[in-house]
Amino acid sequence: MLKKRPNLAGNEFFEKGHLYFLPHVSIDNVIFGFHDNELKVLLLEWKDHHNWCLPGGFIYRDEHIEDAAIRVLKSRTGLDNIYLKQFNTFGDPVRHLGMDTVTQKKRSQTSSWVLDRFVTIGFWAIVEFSKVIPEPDEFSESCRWWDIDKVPTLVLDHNLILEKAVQSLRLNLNDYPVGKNLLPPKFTMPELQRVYETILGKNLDRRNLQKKMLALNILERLQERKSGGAHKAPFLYRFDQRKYEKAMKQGLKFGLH
Amino acid sequence: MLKKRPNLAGNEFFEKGHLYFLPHVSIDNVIFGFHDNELKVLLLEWKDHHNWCLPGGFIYRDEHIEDAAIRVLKSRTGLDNIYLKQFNTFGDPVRHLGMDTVTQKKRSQTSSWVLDRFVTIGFWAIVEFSKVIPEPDEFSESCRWWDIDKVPTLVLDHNLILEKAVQSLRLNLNDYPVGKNLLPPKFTMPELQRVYETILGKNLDRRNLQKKMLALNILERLQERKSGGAHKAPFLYRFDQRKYEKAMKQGLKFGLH
DNA sequence: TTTCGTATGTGTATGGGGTACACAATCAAT
DNA sequence: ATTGATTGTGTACCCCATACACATACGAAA
Repeated sequence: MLKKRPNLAGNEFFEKGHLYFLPHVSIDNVIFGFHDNELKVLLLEWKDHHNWCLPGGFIYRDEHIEDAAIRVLKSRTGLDNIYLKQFNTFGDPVRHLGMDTVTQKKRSQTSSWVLDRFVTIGFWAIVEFSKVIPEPDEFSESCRWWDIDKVPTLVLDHNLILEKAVQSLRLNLNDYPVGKNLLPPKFTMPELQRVYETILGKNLDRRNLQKKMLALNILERLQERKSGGAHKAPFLYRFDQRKYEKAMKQGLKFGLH
Repeated sequence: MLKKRPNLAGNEFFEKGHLYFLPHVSIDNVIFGFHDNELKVLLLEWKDHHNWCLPGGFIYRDEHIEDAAIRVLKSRTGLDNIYLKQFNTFGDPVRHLGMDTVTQKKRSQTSSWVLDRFVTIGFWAIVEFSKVIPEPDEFSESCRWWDIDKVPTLVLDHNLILEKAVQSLRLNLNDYPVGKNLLPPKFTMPELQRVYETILGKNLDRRNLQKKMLALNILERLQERKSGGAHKAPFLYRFDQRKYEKAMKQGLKFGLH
């Protein structure tokens, strides 16, 4: 009897993968992080040192698609138990026309299952930058963060997927405290403001944002921040887990546009 | 050379369908309508006179998934050019465990591509009830509207899909004038109110809703309504196409909760 | 030590919109 | 003509979103 989830390497993957993975369906994850006052996204570099792509993967034949997305996320970042949201499925039959010439040529010469048409299910995740250990997969040269506004041209339709992920993230801003996932446990109000400003792509009023956040009653203020910045030291805050969970159950609203 | 999109009937569909359709991926449409002051959903009855399901279908190998959804919608309702929204993809590997015993038995005895695991992409549409001519497909006995709150147990995970569709519809209420698609061209304010109340599952204040709708400046009031009801005749309204398009470009907000 | 530049910490005033609410008018049925 | 149920309409209140200014703290440079 066949093993359900073997570790397939190299040619075996191309030749036998379809026996273990669902053909024609894939996962792509848009993994957001925040560092140095910039919103980042985790990208993989192909071994040709030329192409970049979103971290993605395939679905085992007995695996839930959400579990596949979690597995891909964990294998690239080391993290699980993360806020992961399915936001759109991409089904253009000519998605692969975005491929580079070499790959297209290979596609026409071979018959591996991975070169056939794929519908891909897009997920986005928001993770704490400092906890991530970027890990390339077997087919990648490297794995690293990119500033969201400096992302290069990606393979296939991955730039479109990224764009849609940002739109979806924006729509979800008001239902979910993204700062809780994107920032370290202790953070300052200016940092929290920068998170929202980057995601929304606009400037917000310091005083009003702080008023709104404190009114949610899920933050706890700590002592002063140490000598880091070159200016007045801002307070540190952290999410109060109990108040946070209580508020989430009642469905809190951030009311940011 | 193979024809790209032949009309496959009966056994041919089961035996050769995978040559023309993408295996493992399907479409399911949740089609909403409004009639007799009730929100309705269009369902299909299997030939066993026993099971009901959502109208769905498969994706041609060279077809965009959104086009497949439009095709399925048109073949069940006769309508195209309709507001259709992809809302979620369902990928539980044991989705089919919701199948009735007969089908499960058949599944284990045969090897048709349609009995393998499917990931299904869910769309919802809002259509004008009176324009729809419900049309069963080859495998169905009948096709008719059901009150949203009287829907029976459906096959597979279709009750879950329906539930998620309603949730998604609610979230989209504030970005889209659903009344425009669900109601006939001329409608009364109480009817419009009933649309929102049914979708949101709660009562709304007559005066405030009217105030909000008129403030959007996309409605035009006509003369009185004729002797239909047993009470004071309400005014008729219709959407002003020019004002409507102009407002939509600016992204109007309904602000209903 | 002093000065300067820059970012942080804080409160108020205003306006718009959401919400609650009551009474007069109309139509059909009796 | 009366009754019952539904529609048409305006006002008052309150909360929240927004705009806005000055004092304070820290590092850097003189």
